Amino acid sequence: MRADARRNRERIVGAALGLFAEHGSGVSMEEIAQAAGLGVGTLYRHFPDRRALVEDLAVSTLTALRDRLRSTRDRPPWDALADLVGYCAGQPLALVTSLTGAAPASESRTRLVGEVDVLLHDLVEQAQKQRVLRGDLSPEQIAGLLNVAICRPGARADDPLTTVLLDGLRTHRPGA
Amino acid sequence: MRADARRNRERIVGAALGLFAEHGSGVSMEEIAQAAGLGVGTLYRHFPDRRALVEDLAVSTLTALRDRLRSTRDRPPWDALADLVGYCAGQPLALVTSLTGAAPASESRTRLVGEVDVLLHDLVEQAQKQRVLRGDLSPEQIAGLLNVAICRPGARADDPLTTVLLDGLRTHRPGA
Amino acid sequence: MRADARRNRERIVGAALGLFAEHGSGVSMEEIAQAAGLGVGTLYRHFPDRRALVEDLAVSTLTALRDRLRSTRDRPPWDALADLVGYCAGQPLALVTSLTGAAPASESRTRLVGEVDVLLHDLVEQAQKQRVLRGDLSPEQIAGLLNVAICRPGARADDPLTTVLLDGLRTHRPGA
Amino acid sequence: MRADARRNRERIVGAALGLFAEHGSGVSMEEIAQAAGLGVGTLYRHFPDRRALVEDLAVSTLTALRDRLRSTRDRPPWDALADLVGYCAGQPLALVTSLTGAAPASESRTRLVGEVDVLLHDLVEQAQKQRVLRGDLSPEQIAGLLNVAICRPGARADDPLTTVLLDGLRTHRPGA
DNA sequence: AATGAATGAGCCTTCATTCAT
DNA sequence: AATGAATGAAGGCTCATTCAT
Repeated sequence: MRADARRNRERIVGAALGLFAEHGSGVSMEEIAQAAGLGVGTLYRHFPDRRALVEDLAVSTLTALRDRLRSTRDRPPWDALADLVGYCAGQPLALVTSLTGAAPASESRTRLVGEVDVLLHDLVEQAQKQRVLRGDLSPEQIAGLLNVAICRPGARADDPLTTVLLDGLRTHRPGA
Repeated sequence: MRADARRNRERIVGAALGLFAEHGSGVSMEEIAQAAGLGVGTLYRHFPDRRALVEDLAVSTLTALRDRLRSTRDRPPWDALADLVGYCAGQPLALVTSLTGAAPASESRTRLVGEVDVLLHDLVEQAQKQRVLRGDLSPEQIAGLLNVAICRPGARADDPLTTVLLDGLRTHRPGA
Repeated sequence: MRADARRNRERIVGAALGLFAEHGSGVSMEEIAQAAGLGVGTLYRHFPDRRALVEDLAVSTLTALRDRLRSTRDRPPWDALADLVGYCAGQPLALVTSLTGAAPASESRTRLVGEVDVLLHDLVEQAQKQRVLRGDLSPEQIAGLLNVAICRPGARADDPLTTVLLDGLRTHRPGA
Repeated sequence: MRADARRNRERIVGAALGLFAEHGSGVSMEEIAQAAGLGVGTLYRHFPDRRALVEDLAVSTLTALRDRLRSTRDRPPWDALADLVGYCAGQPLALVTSLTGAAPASESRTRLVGEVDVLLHDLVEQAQKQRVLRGDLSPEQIAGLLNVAICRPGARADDPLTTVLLDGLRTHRPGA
């Protein structure tokens, strides 16, 4: 039954992602369980409380983001940046931040946020050194800006914001 | 007594704006009333229910936005666009959209949204005709994009997103 | 409406006392509210949560007990002791201790318990000095014993335990 | 396998006794199973539901009490009474009564209660005939009183209540 | 008209019990 | 036969809304 349990856990996560993305953070535990085809009790067996579920979604999302950042570390910085922006826009769980709100982060989440910060910071620094990323914004500002893009609910990969953001971030030669 | 009533109504709206901006959409009616220095009963005398209050905030915000758009109709399109982006980023109530969510809009709101759409559409068309706004995006895409920027909670006028968005929207000459 | 609110509060306390005494500590908030002829919301307006209600019952009971002890301070110690035992057996709320269980006590409750302890201690000491109370038990033991009698649910003033307890506590002359 | 089953059953009963004594009647079936080193399923194989488990504890306790009473039937009544009081105070499961509450008793329990009642009644009658037990209380009152002492949770053999009760029950010669 | 107490539907969570493995 | 995952009824609590004063 280990296999069943794992499938159920995944169904719950999937249902939660979908419902949160579609209807916002107000979705009830009952609705999530129902969407996963399970009873509430099962949901609570997998996640001790609502916060634990949200934390789990946040941690999964941040882990995937960190891994994506790591996987492009050796590519030209602009390519890595473009990949990142596209990747984020494609995430249905851009809303993680909006879900967790001001709640205290778990240790895992805190660590992941730190790792992502470092990776982003390095990426930005390299891109600016190579003059492909505009230099009048601090790494922190750009990171925050990317974060905004990441957290925007309903973002899609083919979103015009992707293009506009990238064009806005790219170094503008004099006269352009 | 009319004056008193008006003052109370304004206090409520102000309190609601402030609390929603600071603590998100989860603020309770009781909290809003208290922040306005009134009892809940008085709040309900002015707004039949929560949706009515939120609608009112939305309508006020949209009205101000429409008026801003109207007021820059005769200026060069790029200036008008820059003004618009800056204005929206400066609005503490960018969150109106997040408050109303998927709820059906009132007649007033529907009308206002339509008016804003037309004004935006015209502005975009003019800017593209003058080649100051990139032309590979449809007016609708740009409107949506602006809407995203408009609705982002916590936006401020000095936000780097403002600059980046504007640079991203501006026409890019060949070689830039 | 202050008067109504007070009456309601009293109704709640009365209903809670009755139900706890009759059906034990498992009674639900809904049942208490219903027995008081009120909705749950009203119960929660008066007591922020279950623990607060139980604490209130405990504090009332302890206050009454302390006042009773104070009121007999100037009477002969054996009379005071007999009054105390009879009083406790007559209390429907002997169950306070069983309700509060191991939960952390409020400041008021802690203070009251301390006051009652001191009063009991003095009473016992005087009674032993006058040789009307058996001396082979420490004041603490006797206090604990009285506490047991106090906390026994369902005790009544005409309970045989009252007589037996008093006779057991009284000094036994040699040969008796 | 019969041996295994018996051991498991005993483990469950032991765990339940310990947990109920230590943490009160609120202990969950899961906790009991875990303390017994078993899964809930196994617990439910031995006891169809919670009430059955509690009933079993009650029946065991009452059986032991009845056997104790039987075993002292031929000793002097006061000795038998003293033994009884001491025995009850030493029982960690004095709480059986608090566990069963007002729930309807099983046939076994009803029968046992009857047997204990008869034994107690006889004992009291003999002791009163011999003038070692105060005669101003009916057998029923004394039985009830003992029951109170029996059912008090947390009682210990060296409890001062034991001494006081016994002294209170003993016949008081004139002048004592 | 203003107030805030009362109401109750609905959410989160627990736990006795059932059932698939 | 043992296990522990799944279930769902029930309890504590919140908050939008109504209503008596």
